[in-house]
Amino acid sequence: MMIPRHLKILDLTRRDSKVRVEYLAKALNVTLQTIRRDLVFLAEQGLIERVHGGATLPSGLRNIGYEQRSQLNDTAKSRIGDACASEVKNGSTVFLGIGTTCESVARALIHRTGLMVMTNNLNAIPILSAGGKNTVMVTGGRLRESDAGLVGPAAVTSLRQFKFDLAIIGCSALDENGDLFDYDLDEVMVSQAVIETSRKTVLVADNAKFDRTAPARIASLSDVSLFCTDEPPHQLHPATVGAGPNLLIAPK
Amino acid sequence: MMIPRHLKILDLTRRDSKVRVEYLAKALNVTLQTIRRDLVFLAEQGLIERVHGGATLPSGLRNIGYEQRSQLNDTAKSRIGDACASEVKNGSTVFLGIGTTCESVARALIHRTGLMVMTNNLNAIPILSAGGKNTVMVTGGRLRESDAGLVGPAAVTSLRQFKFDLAIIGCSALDENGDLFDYDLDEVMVSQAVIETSRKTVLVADNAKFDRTAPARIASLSDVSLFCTDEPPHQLHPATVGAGPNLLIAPK
DNA sequence: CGAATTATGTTCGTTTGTGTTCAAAACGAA
DNA sequence: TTCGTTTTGAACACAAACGAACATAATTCG
Repeated sequence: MMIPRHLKILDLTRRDSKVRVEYLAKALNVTLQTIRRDLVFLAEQGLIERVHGGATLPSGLRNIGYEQRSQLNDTAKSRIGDACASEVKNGSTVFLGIGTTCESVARALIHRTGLMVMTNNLNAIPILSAGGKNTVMVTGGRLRESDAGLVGPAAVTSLRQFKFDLAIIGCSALDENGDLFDYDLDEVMVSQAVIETSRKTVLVADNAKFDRTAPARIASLSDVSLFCTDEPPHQLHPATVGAGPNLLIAPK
Repeated sequence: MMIPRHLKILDLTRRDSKVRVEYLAKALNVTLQTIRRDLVFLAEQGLIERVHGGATLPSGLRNIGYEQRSQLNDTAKSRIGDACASEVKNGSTVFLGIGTTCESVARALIHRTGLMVMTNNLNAIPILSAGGKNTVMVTGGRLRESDAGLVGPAAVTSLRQFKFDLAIIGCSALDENGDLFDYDLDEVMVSQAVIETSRKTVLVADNAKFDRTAPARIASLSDVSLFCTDEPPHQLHPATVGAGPNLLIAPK
């Protein structure tokens, strides 16, 4: 049975990521044993994870819909989000992919109206629906808990039913030859299908992606129409940049 | 039947966010038992939420993943959830539909393993993924914000790619002839497709549904394999029950 | 008016929430 | 490892809250 104190415990846990039994007992003015019983209950519901001495946030999906402070403070990503959102025309049909950068774009679209946005990013859904003025579509697919993404063949099938005016996708890594990579083949197949079925594709990636590597190749920079990032990509071969897409550096 | 005292209770609750039975009894000069009856009534209308010792304002907008709150108090629904979950065999492929009763079933499945669960109920996703031991699939579809359901033709298309061992669906109303109804044609089409594409269908509905009506017909009780509810459905014509599905009354 | 229905009060056994104690388990440092 | 400390969960106890059943008062309606 959920009681108000449980909600307070959840709030405190979410605020601090980790709480101690003793702290909660004092804060809520009950005994240690009562807090323990509460934590057992909340852990059974999967709302927290029990650790010796207290509790932590559960790993993975459960933060869906929860505005994570980390990303809100990430000025690079929110700048990219704003810049990319300016490419989205009113009334258009847009696809939004997986990753925190795509979620920043979603945040920048909150006050727009008349958009039809399809996404396979469950984290983006509450953001997109916040304004209540856009139609939100969701792809099908297998849930990948690590990032609340929908991937796999079912995702590909469902998005092939559409043709997007604009697709906004991210990637895990970007090498100096202008190739885009991800960790998961299932996600790569989704991204490839999206590129195929969209009139225009925007890649959003902050410069941290320049240093990384990942195993599965999605596509080449030249397959996308616009590359939206926060810093000029010095790491890329100049020739690659020249032959590639238009470049949009998010203003500070 | 709403009476003036109910309005006063609502006012006091809204003023203080939380009220105690004892306080209300004194303030309104009636006995504790009367206040309890009032609170039961108001909670049934969704105007307040019952808590031990009193009542609170209903929790506001349901955040995906944070929704748990409201249903946990509803013992009827969690009993139905437990009973229905006992019908789910290990290793089977299950579909889970829209509605708070279906979410109760999800909650009862948390500790199961090896299931493949597909759902068009976004609220059910964080619950289903809590254990981390099951595969969660999501249908595509248009997001209906009122209940975080995915509906429409895209939802139908994506679930037709599967065949389920067991489908668990709810309904908004159930009339005395044993017909199931919903408010939204888009959702009805999904439910119909689910029934078609499942080896076995379980309808979950608490007895509050017996009194209601809704415009769009989903199917007849005889189209489902099992009807799982909390009280014997006296309102139904006995003949209907006899010809219909097996009945599972959730034990108290 | 009287009968039937509804609302409220009263009683009482049951359930629930919390506190307290204590032995076992987990942890951390030597 | 071993020792000492902290944390834990089970068991028990108690008070508050609950709901069912019945009784009584108020009201509706024929």
